[in-house]
Amino acid sequence: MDIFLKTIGSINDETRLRILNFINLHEEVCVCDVENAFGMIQSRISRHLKILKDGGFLKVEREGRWAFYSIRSPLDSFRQSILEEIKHLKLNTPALKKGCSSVVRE
Amino acid sequence: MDIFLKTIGSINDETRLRILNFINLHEEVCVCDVENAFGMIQSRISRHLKILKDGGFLKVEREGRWAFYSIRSPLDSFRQSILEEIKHLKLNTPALKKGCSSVVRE
DNA sequence: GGCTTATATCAAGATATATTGATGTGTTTA
DNA sequence: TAAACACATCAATATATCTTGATATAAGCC
Repeated sequence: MDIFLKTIGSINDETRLRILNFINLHEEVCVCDVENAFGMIQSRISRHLKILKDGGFLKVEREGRWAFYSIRSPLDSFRQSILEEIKHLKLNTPALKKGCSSVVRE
Repeated sequence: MDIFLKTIGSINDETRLRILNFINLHEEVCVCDVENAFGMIQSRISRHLKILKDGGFLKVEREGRWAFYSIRSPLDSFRQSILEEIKHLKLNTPALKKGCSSVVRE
């Protein structure tokens, strides 16, 4: 039940919905990608990413100085249905523009 | 999006999860049924029921001095999947005991 | 080693949400 | 008509969450 509430709580915020949708559309991004795309300060983005990770939606892979966030896979059907629902919302999702020196990985 | 957040916000509370599951199991209940079953004061129950209604999970039918709450029907597939998920949580859901003078309706 | 970059976390203040007790509205019963 | 009942809403307080700016850590560059 605590896990359920943590999952629900993690998507109970407009900024996190936008970030989650952004990552869902762009496969894999580092923190500064989100920072640049959304124009929000780093601590705010970092915190939201952590909440989405703890909510079971995201995974992180560290590489050098970067932390690459992506949709956790495999994703259970409940969280998948949430992602689908979010995809259909008219969210203001910014474009990806690489501002940091990280490179798109394979 | 506001509707989505209202829906998510409505289930982002342990008390409301328990109430929602309770109503899902008992078809139709009045406010004092919930009050009696959960041992919580009336204003608290009434407020949570309103939030669940505004979240799109419940409907109300007024009859005399009672307000009968039940799962809204038909329910869209997203909210259905949420109800299913909630059903499988180990929620402490109390038994129904009629304390008020309302009668079980057909 | 010292500087820059990328990220995480903390403390403080702002904002939102939950709980309680009191009050208001409408309905039934005596 | 007055009292009791069922329910909704409000004001005050308590609690949780979000945002910001500051600081911490760790990796790469000069």
